[in-house]
Amino acid sequence: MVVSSGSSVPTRQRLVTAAAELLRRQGYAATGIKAILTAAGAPYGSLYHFFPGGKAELGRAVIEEGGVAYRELVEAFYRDDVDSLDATRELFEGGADLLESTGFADACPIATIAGEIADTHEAMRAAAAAAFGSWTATLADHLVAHGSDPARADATAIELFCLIEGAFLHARTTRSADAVRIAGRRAVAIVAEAVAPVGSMAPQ
Amino acid sequence: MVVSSGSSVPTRQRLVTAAAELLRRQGYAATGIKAILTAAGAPYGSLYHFFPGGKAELGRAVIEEGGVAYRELVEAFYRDDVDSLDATRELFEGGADLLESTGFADACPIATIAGEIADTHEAMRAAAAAAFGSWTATLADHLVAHGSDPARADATAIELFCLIEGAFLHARTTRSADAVRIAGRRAVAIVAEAVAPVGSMAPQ
DNA sequence: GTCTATAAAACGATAGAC
DNA sequence: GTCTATCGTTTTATAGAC
Repeated sequence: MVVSSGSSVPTRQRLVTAAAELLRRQGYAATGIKAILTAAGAPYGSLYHFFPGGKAELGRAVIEEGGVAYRELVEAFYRDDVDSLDATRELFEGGADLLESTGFADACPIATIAGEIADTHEAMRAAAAAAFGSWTATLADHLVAHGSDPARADATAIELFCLIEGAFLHARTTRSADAVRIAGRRAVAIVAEAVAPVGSMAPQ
Repeated sequence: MVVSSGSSVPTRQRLVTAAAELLRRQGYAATGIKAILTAAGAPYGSLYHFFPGGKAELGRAVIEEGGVAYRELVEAFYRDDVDSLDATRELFEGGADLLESTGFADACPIATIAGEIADTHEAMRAAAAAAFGSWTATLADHLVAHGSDPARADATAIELFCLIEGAFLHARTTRSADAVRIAGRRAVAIVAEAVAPVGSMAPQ
């Protein structure tokens, strides 16, 4: 697939966009540079002009850009004027819908890469860890602003991360979004517990 | 690393064991056949004798064997004479300990592979889906035997799957088992809710 | 900044002797 | 069932013209 070749999109951005799409589906090792260049409509030499570090540097840029995009997505769902439970419900339902509408290809932009390179590519691993941390911190900030105890907000954000990432893996593997919807219902209950006035529900 | 070369372990088994260890750490595409053969102490031709389908057939055997091993692990934790809450606590704590003691390398035996090949290798994807299904079915059976409503047991098993797989990804990426322990506490609460007598806790 | 040609190595897979 | 030599392809990366 060609990404905006011939348009006014800068070459560097076309490379990152094309790489992101291929990497999230096939993983890092299985995606060849030539496939990325073809998809981006860029010549071979341009890659090493913008990314002297080669494939690993491009992979890191993909992780960083995906990290920012998903943090902004979390911010868009958990706006200050939106109810935390509604935001949670819509986040998971949106993920389930996206999976189904893309043939179970598009889920988390960096999870597939992160799992693959966690033990072998330190720079990319660190970039993925920073991305994950920005998502959970953004969510935790929202929960605190909506009445959650800070420590509990941190744990709640981690729990929602685990639920949605685990559900994404289950859904892509089984080709069914059921797990995302089940996880979503649980996530709503967890958020309800976190933002409820202290003592209104039994602690675990 | 050489896996039992020279011992009485059959060549086919040495190939699967060596491949499993490499694949769970590096992923499918990043692991070369030569590396597997070296680790197994097996010659090049033996692979195609036992696995005429080549790398993909070996990968599928790794997924199937890992699936059986983890199902047996779930059965070992959730024995009939063990309290469901204790089993859940120990399952997650065991996972956290294993991650820390292996330098955050060993977690789920097939998650890394599954995420990588879900959209590109149908036979391996189906094998991974079957493995996941056997784990959640085993857990759900235990919960029903301990008083859970069957439909709720199915959902609870999926929720625990999502929590632990998401936590494994978070832990391997951040090099901290915190998420596994946070997910574990939540899992205990979820199981407590599932096996509690109906009406004893507020429904979500 | 763009593009091509090519290097050097690694890849999966096969053939065929033993 | 074991082992090696090798095929053909693909890989990442570089050199150098434009």
